[in-house]
Amino acid sequence: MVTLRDVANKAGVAVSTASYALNNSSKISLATRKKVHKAARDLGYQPHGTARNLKKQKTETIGLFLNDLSGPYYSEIIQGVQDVVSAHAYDLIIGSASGGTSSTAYKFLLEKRVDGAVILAPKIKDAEISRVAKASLPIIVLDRLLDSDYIKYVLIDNLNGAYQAVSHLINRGYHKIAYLSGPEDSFDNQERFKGYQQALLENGFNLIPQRIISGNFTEKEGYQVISGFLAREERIDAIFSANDEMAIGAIQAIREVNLKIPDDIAVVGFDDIRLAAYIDPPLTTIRHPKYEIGRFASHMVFQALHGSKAESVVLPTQLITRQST
Amino acid sequence: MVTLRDVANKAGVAVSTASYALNNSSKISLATRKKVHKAARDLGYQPHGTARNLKKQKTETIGLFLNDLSGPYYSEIIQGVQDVVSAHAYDLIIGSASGGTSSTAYKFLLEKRVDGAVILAPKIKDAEISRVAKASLPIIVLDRLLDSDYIKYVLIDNLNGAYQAVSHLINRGYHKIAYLSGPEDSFDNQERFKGYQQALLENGFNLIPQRIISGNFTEKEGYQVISGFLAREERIDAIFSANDEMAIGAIQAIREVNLKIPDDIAVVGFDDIRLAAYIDPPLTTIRHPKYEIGRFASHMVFQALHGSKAESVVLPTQLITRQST
DNA sequence: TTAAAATGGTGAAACGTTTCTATTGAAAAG
DNA sequence: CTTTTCAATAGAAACGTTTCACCATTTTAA
Repeated sequence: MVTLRDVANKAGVAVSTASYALNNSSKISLATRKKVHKAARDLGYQPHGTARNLKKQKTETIGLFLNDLSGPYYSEIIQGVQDVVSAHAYDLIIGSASGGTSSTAYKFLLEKRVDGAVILAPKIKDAEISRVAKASLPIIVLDRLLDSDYIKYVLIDNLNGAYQAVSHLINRGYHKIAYLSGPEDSFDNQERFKGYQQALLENGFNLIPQRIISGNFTEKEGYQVISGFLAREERIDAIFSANDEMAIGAIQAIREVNLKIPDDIAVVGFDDIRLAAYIDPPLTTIRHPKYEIGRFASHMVFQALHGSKAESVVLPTQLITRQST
Repeated sequence: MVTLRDVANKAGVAVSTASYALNNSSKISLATRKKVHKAARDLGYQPHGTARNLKKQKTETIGLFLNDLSGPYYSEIIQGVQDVVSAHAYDLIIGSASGGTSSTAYKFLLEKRVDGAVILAPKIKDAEISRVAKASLPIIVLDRLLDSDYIKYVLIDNLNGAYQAVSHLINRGYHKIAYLSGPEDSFDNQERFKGYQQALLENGFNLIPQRIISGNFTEKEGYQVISGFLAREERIDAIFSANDEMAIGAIQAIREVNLKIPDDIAVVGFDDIRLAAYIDPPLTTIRHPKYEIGRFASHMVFQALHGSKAESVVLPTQLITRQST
């Protein structure tokens, strides 16, 4: 490996001079600067990022840590983050947060291998995030309400979105509305459930426990639990699903028992993933500004990094009406 | 920041002893090991990853560098890579390769901030990959035919897949088959075109230049160029699209002019992305083992890292017949 | 008993940079 | 002419680890 020392030797200068020269410091005369650059080029010198990071005590890298790295849902958020990070001439790395304290996410945060982070990974505990966040490592969370000096959140208005969705169903004349739930411990799910509840109560309906169907945000689970539900339970005329994935599974289950959507059962989802517009029938859902979430979050990382206080923010949602209702 | 030195002081041992102790070396007695661990815990000590990486001259991190970080296409590959990397107790980071030599991908490779890499990013030139690959940084490419000591490829049998697709159309009685092309400089596209060509010729048809429609792998472009084509050109009865995204755009264009799929025009895509099964009509396409590609590639990285010769490999494709043909 | 080996620990160098402080020689000021 | 300033370069410390080479003890073997 060719190091700065080699370059310095070849150019016949001290290693400090070589360093300044390569960084184009005005302390070094143009002549020697040229000389050093030439030596570096000739030797194929490449600075060692790790060494520089150690000395400078920063990495100029922002981490985006996600629950799992697949999932179509994330694409747009990633794009938003990437655009802002690039604009600041920083690097973005995406890492997995599955695996708890042995995850890449956790390690990179702990070992200070990023200068800031955006986290969308319910698996990482609040306490752990609080522990690692500091002035030199600000963190923006996208999946929980956590706010301190070095931690801010960017959320969407889950409650209101769900409220819109269920109100929409009620306005269309659907009165027996089931809630297809995500995991109990999901913050998003909890808020969406509150919105469901609130819309029902404000319109004079009761919350009927049998109509709360628990799922886990996956299409497969959506299909299975709705299949089971339709076979067993009293009739319903609409389903509000806590996300689109499960809604898609639900639609399959409904069609399999020859019920018509939206005539027999209406379905509304949440997220407006790409698939929602393409399935049959196209899915009514709640859209949220994923790209903007990414932009906001990463902006806030840089704000914090530059010492100005960022404020947590909640972004609005929008009802997208399609043929499933 | 609390360093190893602080821990050593608190525990009343030398910093070297503290290091050995924390790494559970048997050189250190159990008693002092406990003592050091306790001190570390009390102080909230966290090892500094960058410092360790510098000293050990490795990062235990594998990079996966993609063209753009969105795109549903990548999900499964990512999953395959992640699984293998985790199994080796390494970390995976995903970075963007857009932006050429100022991209995260390029910087991380150059600055030796990963120990190995999987690259799916046509934007990075062959020469640049060759330049950075070395024994201590083996690279697997997924988008080109590049093979040297430290560079191997994992590809799918694009040519044969395309051949299958077009043969399938011919067998079903479609004889006027257009090719909806990707970018000219895409390796995948070139191979797929060869397969199209070969299938036509072997079945006694000519290659008709007017039927080669150039696109850029995006849905939007697929829609636009096929709309234009249908308005202008002689009739065709089938389209073989170089990927599913464009096929989906094409389907929209076809339906807009009230042609029936597959009766008037059949469509077959390539990739078998998730959407392919859900659109109307479901898309006949060529499936390739995306998860396996990821697994193979990352396995090969570790093989190389452990000093054994990995062999480049080409994985087979499979025709998935749906209602669009 | 004494030499050899094992045990537990320490000091210092090293990884490849950046950057603070010194040193030199020459130009500017008195 | 001196003295002061300045420009250009060099030296050395530092970032936080790991690990080599070494030094005491103590244990084991002869």
